[in-house]
Amino acid sequence: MATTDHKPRINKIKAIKELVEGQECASKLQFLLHNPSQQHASASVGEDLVLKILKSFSQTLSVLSSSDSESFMEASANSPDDSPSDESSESRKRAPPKDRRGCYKRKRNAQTWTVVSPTTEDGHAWRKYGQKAILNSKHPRSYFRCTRKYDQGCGATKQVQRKEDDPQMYQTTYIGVHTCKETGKAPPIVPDSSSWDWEPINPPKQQEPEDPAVMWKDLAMGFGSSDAAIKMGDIDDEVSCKSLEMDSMVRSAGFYSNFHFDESDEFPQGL
DNA sequence: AGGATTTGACCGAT
DNA sequence: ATCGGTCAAATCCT
Repeated sequence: MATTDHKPRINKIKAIKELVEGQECASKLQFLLHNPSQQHASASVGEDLVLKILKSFSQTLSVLSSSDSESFMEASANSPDDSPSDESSESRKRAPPKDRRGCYKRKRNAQTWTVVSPTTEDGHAWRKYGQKAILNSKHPRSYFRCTRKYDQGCGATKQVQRKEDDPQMYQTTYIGVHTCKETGKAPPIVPDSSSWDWEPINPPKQQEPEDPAVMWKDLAMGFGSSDAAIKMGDIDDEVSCKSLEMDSMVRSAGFYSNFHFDESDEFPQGL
């Protein structure tokens, strides 16, 4: 279980690399937006940049949290997989319950971080597996897992809920890191420019999205600005994270993030 | 037909 | 007992 000493350093380098890439993409995007004449010709380029930026966030978070996530990955790798008593149901009523005691575990110590954004899109492929009404919340919470959970044992999940005070915004809590590889099938769910939309889980049909250019610009500026802020801790307890509180917000057109990690991993202070 | 979503039940934590 | 997270059958969608 002991992790090597140099691993945090390697992760730090990787994280910085990811952030630099994201920053470069943001700069390109900004340039694109400052040159409207090129903008129409390169709409897909802009989308691509946005995707890259989002992925940069995701990858960075994965890298930063990977060094103390082995146990989590192991836990998620051996899925419950109860033996399927495959009987075609004879009625619409729920079949007699199987004994599901101990059939799943909660990821109490998984890394979590929260992102608030007008879109739930993040470049990963997710599969919805549940929705719950939450006490004192007007909006239900939706539960997603990585589509490669069984494919590659990826244990990443996320929870999406509309913001109470701003229903246009979605608060997405990511739990666990992606251990899957994105290569090959099931590409990210970002559509081409003709069908780009910023819509949520249950999108109202044909709602006109905001001008993507404005949002890209905001995103680019938010990413590029040095006061981008990340807050880390653990969602499960009130233990404030000892490692780091980069308590600035990526605040641009409502984009901001609130990242939660637990204190078990050393976080580079110099980022 | 096969994959994705919906939704009520089950289960662990508090 | 209650709440929130997950499971899995039923249903929907492509």
